[in-house]
Amino acid sequence: MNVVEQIKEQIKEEITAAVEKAGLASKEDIPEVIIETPKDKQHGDFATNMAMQLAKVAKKAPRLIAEDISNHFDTSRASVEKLDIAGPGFINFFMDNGYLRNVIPAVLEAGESYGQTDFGKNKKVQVEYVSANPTGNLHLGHARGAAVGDTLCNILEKAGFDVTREYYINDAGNQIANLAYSVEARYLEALGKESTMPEEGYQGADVKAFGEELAAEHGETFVDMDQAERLAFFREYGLKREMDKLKQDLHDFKVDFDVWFSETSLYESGKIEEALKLLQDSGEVYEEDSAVWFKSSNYGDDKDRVLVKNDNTYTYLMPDIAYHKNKFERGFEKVINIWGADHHGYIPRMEAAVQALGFDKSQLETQVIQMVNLYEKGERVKMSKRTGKAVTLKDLMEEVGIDATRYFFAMRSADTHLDFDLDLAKSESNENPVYYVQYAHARLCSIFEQAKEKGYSYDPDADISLIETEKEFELLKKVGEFPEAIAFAADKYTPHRMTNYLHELASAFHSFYNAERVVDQENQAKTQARLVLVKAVQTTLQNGMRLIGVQAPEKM
RNA sequence: GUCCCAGUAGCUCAGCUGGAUAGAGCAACGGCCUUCUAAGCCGUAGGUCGCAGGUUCGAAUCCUGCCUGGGACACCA
Repeated sequence: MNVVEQIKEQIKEEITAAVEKAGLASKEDIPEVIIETPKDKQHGDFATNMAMQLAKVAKKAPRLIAEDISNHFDTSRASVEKLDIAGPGFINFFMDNGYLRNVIPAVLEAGESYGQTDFGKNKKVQVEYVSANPTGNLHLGHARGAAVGDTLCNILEKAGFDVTREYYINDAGNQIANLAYSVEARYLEALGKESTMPEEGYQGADVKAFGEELAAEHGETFVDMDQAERLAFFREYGLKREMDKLKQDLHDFKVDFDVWFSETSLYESGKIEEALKLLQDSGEVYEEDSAVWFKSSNYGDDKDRVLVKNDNTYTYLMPDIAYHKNKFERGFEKVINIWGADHHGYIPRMEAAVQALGFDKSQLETQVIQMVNLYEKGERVKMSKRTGKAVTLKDLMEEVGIDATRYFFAMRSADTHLDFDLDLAKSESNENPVYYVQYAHARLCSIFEQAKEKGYSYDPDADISLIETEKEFELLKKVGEFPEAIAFAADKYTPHRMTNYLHELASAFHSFYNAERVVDQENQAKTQARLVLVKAVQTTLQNGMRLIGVQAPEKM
C-alpha cells in the first residue's frame, strides 16, 4: 500500500475507534468511512463527513456528533496535528505532513513501476477497440478510439489487470466485396479500360493507388481472367494492403494489438455454426419469413434480430455473437468493447446475446466513443469516409503530432461529443494543453543538468528531513496520489482522469519551481534533498505520460 | 415514435460514492525574468450549473417531466 493510502487508512481506523469510544454507534452500524481531500486548503488536508452520515443512526445533530468524535479522536496517531469541525459537521484533519517524505523512497525504489498496484488482482480483461473496417484510411473517430482504448489498456495494466488488446477485423462482409469491386474498377481504369465503380464503392485515393500499382505490376494479366477468380484475388490483395497500412498507422500512433482477430476465421473454424447451434438448442431462436431470428427482446432489446437472412447468409450480428462466445471461452472475466457512436443501438442486442449464451451481463462492458466534429478556422469541416474526404489519422500525426493528438483525445471524457479544433491542436504555444505537462518535464531535466554543471551528483540517500516547505509537501502529496489516481481511472474506465491528474501534478511542480530553488550553491544539503524530491516527481511524470502515450522531452 | 450523448464562466471542458464559498485551460486585466527554461508563476474579474418539480440535514451530481442541440434506430457492416 502506498504512503498516502496508508495514512488515510490510519485516519479511518482512528475515526471508527473514536465513534465507538464516544458510544455513537455500534461497530456494525458505522457506515463506511469516507476520507476526502477538501478543495479548499482552509479545510485541512483531509476531511470526513462521518458526522453527517451518523446523524440518522445516532439521532443527534451532525455538529454535536462531530464534537463527540473529535473529543475521542486520538491525534497522537495517524500524523494528525489537529482537527476542526466546520460547516454542517465536517471534521477537517490538519496533518503533520512529515509523513509525506516517505513518498520519496517509495517512488525511487519503484522507479518505472511506480504507480503499479494489484488493484486489478490480475483479472483477465480483454479490450476490443478501433476495429475499423479495412476499407480505407483511419479517420478522426478511429484516432479517438485508438487513443482512448490504448490509454485505457495502459491504465488497466498499471492497475494490475491482465490485459489483452484486440482488433476485430471485419473481413467477411459486403464491404469487403465492395472493396474488391472498387479495386477492380480502379485497376481497369488505370489500364484505360471501361470500368464501373459500384455505388457503394470506396473512392479513396488509397484504392485508386492499388489499382494503379496492380496495373503497373501485372499489366493486363487480370483482364481476361474469370471474374470470380479475379475478384477473389483483388479481395485478398485489397484486404492485405488495407490491413498493412492500418497496422502501420496505428503502430506509428503507438497503438499495438496483441490479437488481430479475423471475422473470416470464425466462418472457417465452424465457430459460427457452433454458436448458432447453441442458441438453437437452448431455444433462443426461431424461424420466420425464411429467416432465423434471435429472441433478443427476451433480454431487453426492443425487438428480435435476424441471424440468418432468407438468402441463407449471416447478418453481421451472427459472427459477432460467435466472436463474443469465443472471447469468454478464452477465459476473460471482463470483456470491454470500445465502439463508435454509430454502434450504440447495437449494444442491447449484443448484451442480449451474451446472456443468451449463458454469460453474465456484467462481464460485458461497452463504451461508446462519441462523434468528433472537426473545426478549422472556426468552421465545422464536413467529412465523409465513403467519398474519401476525411481527415485521417495520418494527417493528424503529420500536422498535429502524435503527442498533441493523443493527449487531446485522452483528455476528454470519451462518451461525449468532441469538437476537435485543428488550429488549436496544431498551435505550438501555451494554448496547447499537452505542452504544459511536457514543459514540466523539460524543466525537471534542466534542473538535473544545472545541478550536474554546478558539481552536484545525485545522491539517493540525501537527508530528506530537509524537505519542509508547504510547496514541497503539496508536490509530494500529488506524487503520492499517483497509484490511487490510476486505480480510480481503471475502475471507472475513464482514461481522461489520468490527464487531469498529470495536469495537476505538473501544476504542483510549476508552482513549486517558481517558489523554491532546487540548485542552491549556498545550501548543499538542501540541494541534495531537493534533487531527490524532484527525481521522484520526474519519475512519476514520466510514468504518467507513458500511460497516455506522449513523449517526455528533455528539452523544449 | 423509441433510444443514446450533451446543455456549467466569453470559448473549450472537468466536477468522484450527493457535501463546505461550483473548478481548470484559453481569452481579458494587473504583477513577476542580473538566480535551475516566462510554453511558467502569483493575483483580479467573470457562472440564476437549460427550465420546472421531487427525494435529502444537504443536489451541478439522484428521480420525474419539459425545452434546445448532436447522433443512432436494416434480413448493411
